[in-house]
Amino acid sequence: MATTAPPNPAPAPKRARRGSGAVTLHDVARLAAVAPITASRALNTPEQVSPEVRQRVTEAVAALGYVRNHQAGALASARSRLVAAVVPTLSGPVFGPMLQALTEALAERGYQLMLGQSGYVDSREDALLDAIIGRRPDGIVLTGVERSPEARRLLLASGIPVVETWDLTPAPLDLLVGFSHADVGHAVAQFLVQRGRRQLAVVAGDDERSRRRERAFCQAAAEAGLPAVRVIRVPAPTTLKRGRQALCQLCESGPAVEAVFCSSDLLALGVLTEAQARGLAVPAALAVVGFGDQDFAADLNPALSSVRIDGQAMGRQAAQFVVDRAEGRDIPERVVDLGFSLIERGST
Amino acid sequence: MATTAPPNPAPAPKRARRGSGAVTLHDVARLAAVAPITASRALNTPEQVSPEVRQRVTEAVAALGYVRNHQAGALASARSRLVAAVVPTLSGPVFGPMLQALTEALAERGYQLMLGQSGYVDSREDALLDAIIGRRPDGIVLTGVERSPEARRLLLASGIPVVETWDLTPAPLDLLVGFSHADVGHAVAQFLVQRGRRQLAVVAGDDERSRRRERAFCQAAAEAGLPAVRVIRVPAPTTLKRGRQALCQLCESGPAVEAVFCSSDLLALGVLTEAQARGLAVPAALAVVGFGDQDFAADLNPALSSVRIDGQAMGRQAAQFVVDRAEGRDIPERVVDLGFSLIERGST
DNA sequence: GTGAAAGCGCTAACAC
DNA sequence: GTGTTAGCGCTTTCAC
Repeated sequence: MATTAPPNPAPAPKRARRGSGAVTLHDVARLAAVAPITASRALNTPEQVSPEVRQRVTEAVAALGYVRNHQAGALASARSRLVAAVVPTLSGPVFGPMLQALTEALAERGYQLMLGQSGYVDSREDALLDAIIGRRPDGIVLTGVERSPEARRLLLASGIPVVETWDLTPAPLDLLVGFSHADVGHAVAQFLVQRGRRQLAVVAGDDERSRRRERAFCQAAAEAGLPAVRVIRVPAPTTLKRGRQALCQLCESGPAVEAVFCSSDLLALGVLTEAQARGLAVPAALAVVGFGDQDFAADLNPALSSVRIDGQAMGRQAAQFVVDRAEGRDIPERVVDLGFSLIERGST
Repeated sequence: MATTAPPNPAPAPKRARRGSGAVTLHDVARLAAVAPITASRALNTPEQVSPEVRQRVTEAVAALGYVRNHQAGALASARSRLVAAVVPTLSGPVFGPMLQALTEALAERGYQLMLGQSGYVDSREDALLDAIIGRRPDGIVLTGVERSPEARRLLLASGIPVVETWDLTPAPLDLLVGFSHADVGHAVAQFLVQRGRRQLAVVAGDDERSRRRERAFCQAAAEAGLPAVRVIRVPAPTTLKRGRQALCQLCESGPAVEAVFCSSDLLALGVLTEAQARGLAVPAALAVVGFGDQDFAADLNPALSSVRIDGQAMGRQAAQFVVDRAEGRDIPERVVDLGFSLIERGST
């Protein structure tokens, strides 16, 4: 067979092959002796395929060690089964529970999370959104409701379902799950007033949502006829140290402060720590309320009163929204107010 | 020209179109009056294209509001610019700083993070890995070095660069950045011995890495001729409450404990809190050492001694590894030991 | 520096 | 239930 040049050589490929050399669905189909599309159906919609074929395909997959290529599937079907989430930051405890629940709820339904961090700067969010939309996720989960005009334009033009979280607004981009920060501020102020505290203070992060809680808190205090609330703004991230420093500042000026509302439990722990270091009795002389109800709040000594936000429920609801949209289900209620609860403990 | 039926009508499409209707690179190319491949080059490798063409393409992109489709690009080029990371859990403070730095370092280089949570169960990791590999990321960042045989097989067969983190091993799958948990346990024990403590205890999470620190700690204590270390294992996640409970248990049995090494700062804060509640003087009667050096450790009262791990450096190094591999650069050192530092503060 | 052709690996649409 | 065909939107290869 090697004496002369073969008369009909296999036509030489005109160009080099490109493939990664990996096992493809075509290989599986060939081994199972079916058409590629049938192999595809056997994997994606097994009920559309006869049991024998299903079996043969399953065996071929195992024999070849085939792992599906979702990228190719996504391109062909225009469904990536990827969902993007954007949070300000991952260091810090705030968004962990939401992301955890979101990731899990998505994974259960066959979706994967893509994560981005916007920092607390608009321009970063815009660039990130561009990178994200370029990947054609089936949904985008965003933190907060404040967007640059450019971001709104990009999101709307993309046609991708968007879920805003951690806040409420009368004009959501699309879907929304959150709670009212103004109501939180109001509720905490009223609570402290009812407990007879008059010299109130706020230690707040400098992000928009903290400021909304702070403003509502001050307003409610004013409506109750209290002296002006003293406000200390601390830069992100809010830490124990900033809490200690804030209480120092409060102690050095004006009449003795009787209650502090902190925009995170870590800040509150700082206030508690500094109070202890100064021999200031909590709650007798000073009441402290945190925000977030981190798992450590309940077991501090004294236990910390805090505003509980159900981050996990927020994550699950966001996942539900996105998946419902991606799978074409009707969504009657596009806004979910998760509310909050003020948990009273030893620190008040 | 419009008097009769055109002799050569555009051939009617034989089937319905599928496209999403979105603007594609072809549209951009047409508007810029160049071939699609030229438009592609103008966006990806602008230096390969004349300034005029670059300009026309840029204008066309802006005019049409074009957003590139990375999925299609990934399929054609076999480079997704997606990197997967798998952590046990997102709730809890441990992996935040690493993920934050990883995400940022990747974003700077044009890569996007895909996130998965394995829980602390092997089978979940296997399923997750399958979902991840199906998305063809350019790299996979994993937590720890213990994998099921199935996971190893999948990863190796995929040919995707893998970075293991948060640990060391003589037999990494591929790339590795971490530190020695045994060395940590050893160092903390020695430190306490030198401070004259003899009745030692460990409060450890029940994950593999905590147990390795614990074992080395016990061994070092034994070598120093100390009485047996009392060990309390707590289930994940490690919380303040578990720390309080652990100290209660320790106080109820045996001789008075003189030093506790906790496998997280939150556990240590629990021990500190319970000690305070019981009137146990820290550090006079009881020394406490944490792990992780969360940002609150330094500002507690007393300040908490802890083992500092540079999670951000770990994230940056992992990003560097993955990107170097994805871009075909040579990697001379495939293992990076980041070490740790034992930070002495008021609690010891 | 620019372009034509040929896929990447998969699935929607339409037949049978 | 199964197969044929024709792409999804991009980039590789090769040619000028």
